[in-house]
Amino acid sequence: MNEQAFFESLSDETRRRILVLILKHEELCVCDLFHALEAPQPKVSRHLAVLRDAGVLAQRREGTWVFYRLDPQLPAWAYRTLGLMADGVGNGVPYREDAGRLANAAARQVRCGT
Amino acid sequence: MNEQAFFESLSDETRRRILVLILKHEELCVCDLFHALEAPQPKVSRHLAVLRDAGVLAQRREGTWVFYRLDPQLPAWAYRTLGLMADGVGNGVPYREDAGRLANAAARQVRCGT
DNA sequence: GAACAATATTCGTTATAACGAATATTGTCA
DNA sequence: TGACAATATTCGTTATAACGAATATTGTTC
Repeated sequence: MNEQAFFESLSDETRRRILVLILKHEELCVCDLFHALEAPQPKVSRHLAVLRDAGVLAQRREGTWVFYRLDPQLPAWAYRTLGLMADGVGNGVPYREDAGRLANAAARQVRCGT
Repeated sequence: MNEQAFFESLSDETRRRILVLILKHEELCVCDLFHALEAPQPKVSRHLAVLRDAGVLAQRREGTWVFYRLDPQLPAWAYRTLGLMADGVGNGVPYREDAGRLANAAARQVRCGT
């Protein structure tokens, strides 16, 4: 993880929204994320690539699904920074709504194309 | 302080260098900073303006000098984020050198145009 | 008010980053 | 292999942000 790329990662709201959700849920697939954010899939995919290239997220394939989680090699100070960020912004707009939509989809056992 | 502006503040290395120095020294004037960073004065001044407009720094005039410090209204989570950032990056390049030049100038009781 | 010191701003340019739209890739299963 | 689902990438465009160079502003002192 490179310092510059790490802070650039945090400078975009879409990426912060993704990170807040992943911090709460350990691991999420692309479709979880773009439904929760109500954002176009390519947009989310591009931002996930930025986070991956920055060394913030790691990915894991499972069939056609790709799951993203925090990169386990993330330095402790960076990990704690993400936690503070999530605490600081997570109760505001649009983070709360994102969490709500994600929980809602999970409760309805809905995945991806539904 | 606005969330978006806060994270944008951290996405530029020059601004992180400024913040790391101010976190250690409470309050510094523009000339302390641009000498420590070995950067052009207008460049530092512009970045200070960004940090001020973001609500991260506050300024205080004293004659022709302007001192910058952390904005006392900074939320606790943002303040702690700055601390983590400083801990995380402060021992690397070029932050260490900045601190050295600043300490050196202080030891020689040098101010501004010297 | 003139000269000077410290800081701030403007201007023109250049680099980067985000976007929507379209398309490509990868994997599964019949 | 063909159809389909999930994800990724490319392309062209637009907006923003950083820069150096030059200049303006503000405050002090004589």
